[in-house]
Order: sequence, then C-alpha cells, then structure tokens
Amino acid sequence: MGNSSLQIIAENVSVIASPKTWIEGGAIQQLQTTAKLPGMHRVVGMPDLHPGRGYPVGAAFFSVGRFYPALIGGDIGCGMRLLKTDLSIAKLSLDKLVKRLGNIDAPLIEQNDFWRERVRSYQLQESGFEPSLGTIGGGNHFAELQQITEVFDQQIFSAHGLDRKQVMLLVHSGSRGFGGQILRQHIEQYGHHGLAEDDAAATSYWQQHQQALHFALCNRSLIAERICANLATHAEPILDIHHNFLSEVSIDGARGFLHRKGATPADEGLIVIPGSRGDYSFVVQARLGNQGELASHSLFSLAHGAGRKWMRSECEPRLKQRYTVAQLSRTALDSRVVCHDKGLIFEEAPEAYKPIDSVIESLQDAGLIHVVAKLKPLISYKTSGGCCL
DNA sequence: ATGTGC
Repeated sequence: MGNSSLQIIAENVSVIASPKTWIEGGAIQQLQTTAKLPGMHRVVGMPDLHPGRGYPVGAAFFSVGRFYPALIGGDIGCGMRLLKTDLSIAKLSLDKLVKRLGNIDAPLIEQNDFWRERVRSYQLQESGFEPSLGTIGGGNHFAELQQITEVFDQQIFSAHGLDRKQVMLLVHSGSRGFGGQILRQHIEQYGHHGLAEDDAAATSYWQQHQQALHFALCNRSLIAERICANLATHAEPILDIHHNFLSEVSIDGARGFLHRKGATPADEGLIVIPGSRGDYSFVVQARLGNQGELASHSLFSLAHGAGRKWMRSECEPRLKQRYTVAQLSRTALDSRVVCHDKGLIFEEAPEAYKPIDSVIESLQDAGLIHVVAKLKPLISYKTSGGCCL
C-alpha cells in the first residue's frame, strides 16, 4: 500500500488509521496480545479500533488450525441493515414522525396475533430468545431515519436502487441474548483457549454461530418491519451486513479462520459505515482490486462505525455540566434523539465517538474504499423505556 | 452487549 494510513505495529500486526485518527494505546496493546495467540497469523485494527473486554473492537483476526469464539464476542451476528423507505423527504415533520414511531421496545411476539405470525413466518429454530426478536437492545444499538445529503457516485448509487428523495432507515442490532448465551456456554466449557478446527466442539460452535447469524439478521428485518408499520410505510432492503462473525477463508495461500469483531466485510458488496448519532453515515464500496497485498493486509475488512473515544463510565461525568438531557435529545445536525435512559443518552453522546471523517479518510487513504453517498441523521431511536428520564 | 450481578 505504501501510504500514511497503514501503520505496521509488528510483523503480523497492522492498523489502518491516518496519523490524525485517535487510537487508544490500550487498544493497540490488546491487538498485540491477540496476535500472540496460538495459531494467529495476522491481526489488523480498523480506524475505529478501541478497547473491549480483553479483546479489541474494530479489528479482524486471521488464524490457522484453530479459532477463538471469544474474539467474536457475545453479540454474534451484530450488523447493519439499510433500507429505502417509501417516505418522501419533502414535507417531513420530525416531531410527528417521532410520535408515530412510538415505543418499539416491548417483545414483538407479545403485541398481537399479527406480529406473532410475522415472527413465526421467519421459521427460526427455537432458541428461547423469541421475546427479543424485533427489539433493538442497548449499548450502541439503534435504529435511525436518515436523509441522503450527497451523492459521490451516481452510477453505483442508482444501480443499488438508492434515491435521495426518500427517507432511509438504518438498523444496528444483533443476536441479543442468544449469541451471548452461546459464547457464555462455550467459555464455561472450554475457556479462552480457542478450539482446534477438527475438534467436535468446533463443529458445535460453528452450528450455533450460524444460527445466531440468522437470528440477528431476522431480528434486524423484524425491527425494520415494525418501524415501517408504525410509520405507515414500506421499505426495501438495500444491504444487510454482519460485522461480528467467523468465516473460513484462504489468505496468502493459507486456509484458516477470519474473526471479525466490529469489522465490516470488504467482500460482501455495498456497505454502510455510520457515524455517531450527531454525525454523518457513509455508503461505500470496497476497493479490494485484484492485488492480494491490499486485501490480505486489511484482512478483507473495513471499519464498522466511528469507534468509541471515551469509556462509557466517563461520559456522564464529562458532559453533565455542559448539557442537559433535553439538549442531548437534539444534535448539531438538528436530528432528534429518542433515548429515555439517562445513562445511555450520555454514554452514546457524539462527543464519546471519533469524528467519522477521520475513519472514512483513513480507509480512503489506504485505498480500501470508494465513497458512494453521505447520509445525515433525522431521528435516532434508542429506547423509550429505561429509567430516570 | 446482556430477558444484565452481589
């Protein structure tokens, strides 16, 4: 690549980030630790890299002979679904839309027969987590209505059925408690040592992982259906991409396992990289070309968002003097925030995240993406419940 | 992240 956005940390450790992109030292430390795991061939941090529970978030890990469920984390199948709604941008009233959206936190299967039937129509295997289907969850998960403000490549834009006159819907959620249970049960039995590929337990994890990926995708689809029903509209899915998952691939002639944790695949078509609730999102196309070096150095992966800059626990102390909760319910881009949970509205403040420009520029400088369109938030929905608000 | 932990 030979550019300033590729940082070589060690022989098999690299980070894709421009010099001006903030990367916390602790995250690099975690990246180097994972690089030393048995069988690990290469690890790469994306520009949204930040520290996680033991292992970093915003990274991809390639191992041979064994794989590590803990590197995927508990939210197996977490991802982004982008849809084009039938709502017209013209004459939009955000306050009316917020009212019509209402509360979408309760289990869908507890709503009525219509929704029970909609959930059943997905024919998911029984998991015990059926009440979570159609619900967004907490943390960084959200559903957001967006407006396309700029188009950089009209041809790709139109070819994917995008239209700047229509409101977009972005859903970020995953497998809820289901993936968490799969990881917890795995760790209880096998610890953090990973699994040899020919171990029977590897097959078992693999099957459960596939089930969680499907659960997560169906969950995003149900969330979108539910939002559309409340807004009396219909939406056409443009893309749905996981960023927490395991896959079997060949890289530099070695067949092995690619772990993605907060890393969007660069080989599954058009993707969306969202900024914080107070920042833009970008629809981009990966540019892997046919040179193996670019693809293998990035492990066929891209950033999955802006990446946290502040730990959750330091957000409220740092911001409560500066903003009231009412102020946090609007953003600098004049979007509305639905988050009736005081802790969460601080934890997810735009200030807690890196500027999305630095993430997009890093990927562009590295030659990894082609930017197609820019979207601004209209309404960011987190939760209507929670406490203390 | 979490039908969330003592």
